[in-house]
Amino acid sequence: MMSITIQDIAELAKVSKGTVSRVLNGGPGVGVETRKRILKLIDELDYQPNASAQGLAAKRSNNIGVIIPHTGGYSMSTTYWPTLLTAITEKAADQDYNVLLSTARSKEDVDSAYRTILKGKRIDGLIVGAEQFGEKQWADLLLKDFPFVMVGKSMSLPHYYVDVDNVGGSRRMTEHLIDLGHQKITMLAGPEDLLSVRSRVRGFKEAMSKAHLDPERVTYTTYQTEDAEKTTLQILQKDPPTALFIAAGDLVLGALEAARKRKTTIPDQLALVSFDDHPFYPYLSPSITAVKQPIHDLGQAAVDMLFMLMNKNTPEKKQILPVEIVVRGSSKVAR
Amino acid sequence: MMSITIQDIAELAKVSKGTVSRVLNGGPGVGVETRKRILKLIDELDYQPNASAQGLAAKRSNNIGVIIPHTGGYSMSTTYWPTLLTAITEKAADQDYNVLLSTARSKEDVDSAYRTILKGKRIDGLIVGAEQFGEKQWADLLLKDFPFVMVGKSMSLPHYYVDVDNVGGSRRMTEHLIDLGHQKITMLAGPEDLLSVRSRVRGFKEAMSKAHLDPERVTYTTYQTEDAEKTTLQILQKDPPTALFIAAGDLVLGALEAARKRKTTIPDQLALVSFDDHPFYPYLSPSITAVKQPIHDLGQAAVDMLFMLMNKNTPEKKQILPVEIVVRGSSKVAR
DNA sequence: CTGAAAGCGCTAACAC
DNA sequence: GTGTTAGCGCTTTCAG
Repeated sequence: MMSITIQDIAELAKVSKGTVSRVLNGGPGVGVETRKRILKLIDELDYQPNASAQGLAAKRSNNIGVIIPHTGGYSMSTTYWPTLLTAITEKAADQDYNVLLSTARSKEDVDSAYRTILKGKRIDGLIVGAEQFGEKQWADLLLKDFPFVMVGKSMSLPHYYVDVDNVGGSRRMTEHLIDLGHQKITMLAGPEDLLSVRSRVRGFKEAMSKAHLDPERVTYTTYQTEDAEKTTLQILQKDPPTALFIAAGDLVLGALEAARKRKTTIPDQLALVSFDDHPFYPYLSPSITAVKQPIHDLGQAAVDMLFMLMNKNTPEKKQILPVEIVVRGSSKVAR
Repeated sequence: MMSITIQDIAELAKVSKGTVSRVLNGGPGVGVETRKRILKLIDELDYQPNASAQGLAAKRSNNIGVIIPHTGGYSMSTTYWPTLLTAITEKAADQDYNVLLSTARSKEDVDSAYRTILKGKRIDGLIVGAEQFGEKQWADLLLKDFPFVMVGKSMSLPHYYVDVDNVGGSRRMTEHLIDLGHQKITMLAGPEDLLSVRSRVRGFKEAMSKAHLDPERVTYTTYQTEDAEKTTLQILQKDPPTALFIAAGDLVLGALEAARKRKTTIPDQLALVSFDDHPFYPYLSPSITAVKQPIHDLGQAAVDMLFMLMNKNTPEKKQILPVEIVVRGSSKVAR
């Protein structure tokens, strides 16, 4: 049951392991006839070099690591991470790289996740969500000059990153609501400590201020559906707006439930829009107006950037992708 | 910038590499004092053994592979694969295993995906969707006695697998519709060549026959949303049922769109139920009645089974998990 | 253009 | 209990 090795190929081709290794790595300095003969053998015997041996000798794994949050239901009401992961995996495959996945249930977990995977030299580069990352790991990576890119900007951890235009998208969506005639617009935002949240809040405030409307109508909540619901309920009770801008897809289900419980009709009594689109939005009643993020492109951009770093090239420090406003039934003219 | 190696630890602890290796692997035959000293050093220096070296010497990678379909939008209207992947990754992490992801855009792609990952000895075991698998790979794995488990039963490729109770779930959901008084019930099913589809059709037919209703009201379609829509449109035109049983989550969006275009009201003119639940179903209007699969448990079961195989134990040949009927607003009494 | 040989960092006998 | 040593399968100088 022994696997076939480079030695076997070498013997059959009547050359040395070194020569086989050269053709394996597409290196120069092999006669065209010899190369052809070896290639044929490799193909016939369906030979695949042992990754561990290659990794050990060449000091690379041909894997890139991805650390994403796997916190229960969190990721599931949103297609963000699955889509991103798909894009990353596909793009990596183009360069013969596989994706090594690491789960991170909690912030603390990131550290152990990240350690084995990285320090064990299982990966040659890393893509990590800015919000799943701690200062300790970041400093460590930087120190050892390990190639990594962050998905999403981090304020405290400056590094190469890809992101969508949170501020601009948020501003434009707010303007959309203002154009519709809304004056009392409230933003339901995620946790205030996240930069993505702050950026979206900023876009909101910019648009509101410019229109001479109250820019302080922002309420923060966690990404738990129950919290989102509770917070929305409070908003609707205390000082009901005519339009609600939900700053993240993770909050939509909670907000919808709150609206339902209050018997608030959308869009008549309340216009409702969301940051982050979802395949189901067109099918909800009413269909949901949303800021659509180019998630797939984002994943690809992250991989592109990572490979540049891995190849010691110098990519742009950041890449910001534009978003799109998709107007649907949930946003309509204010009463 | 050299990493620290087992040799460094050995020298500092004034022992040999062998001893360090023993404590690394939790092996016996190390003095309690010595072990403590080495452990302390490992911790202090934050040493992690080089995975490639370990893999090469011990002939294992500490990775398991997962091959899932990554065909564009397909997976995104369903939480099936993301949830499964999460469960797998978490459960694998418990055993210090990482997940190596392989993308498969098409059936042909599976082969290349599977080859590098597997023949390169990057993984010690494999979890693969039954429907993403070819006879060639299957035979190859079997031949070399490589541990793998399939998610979903395959008719042509008998092997260890985990699955949900497709037949039973489908039967019970059909009975639910019958109990509601429906007599003209149509099943919108996925591609007929998939065993999961056939099983769901079987459950449907069993229930229909038992109730002396027409069991042949089954229409097959592909998992493309447009096809699902077109097919549903035809169903609604030709011979409209009072209840539509959508046999897979991937078809729901298309069916809903068709109903909307025909101005068919749910559930009044048409009861609509689905196999496979989704976080959005409770929030659609009406909320969608569904067969809820224990996807997370399914992933865990797959990992459990795989580890048993990897450890040369003999698990049950299959593990079938029960499903749950979640009744919501889209299914109500027939007119 | 090709061969020979020295490792890469670890594990697993086998000694003592 | 602990040290020694022979590889694991590959890459990469260095010769020739």
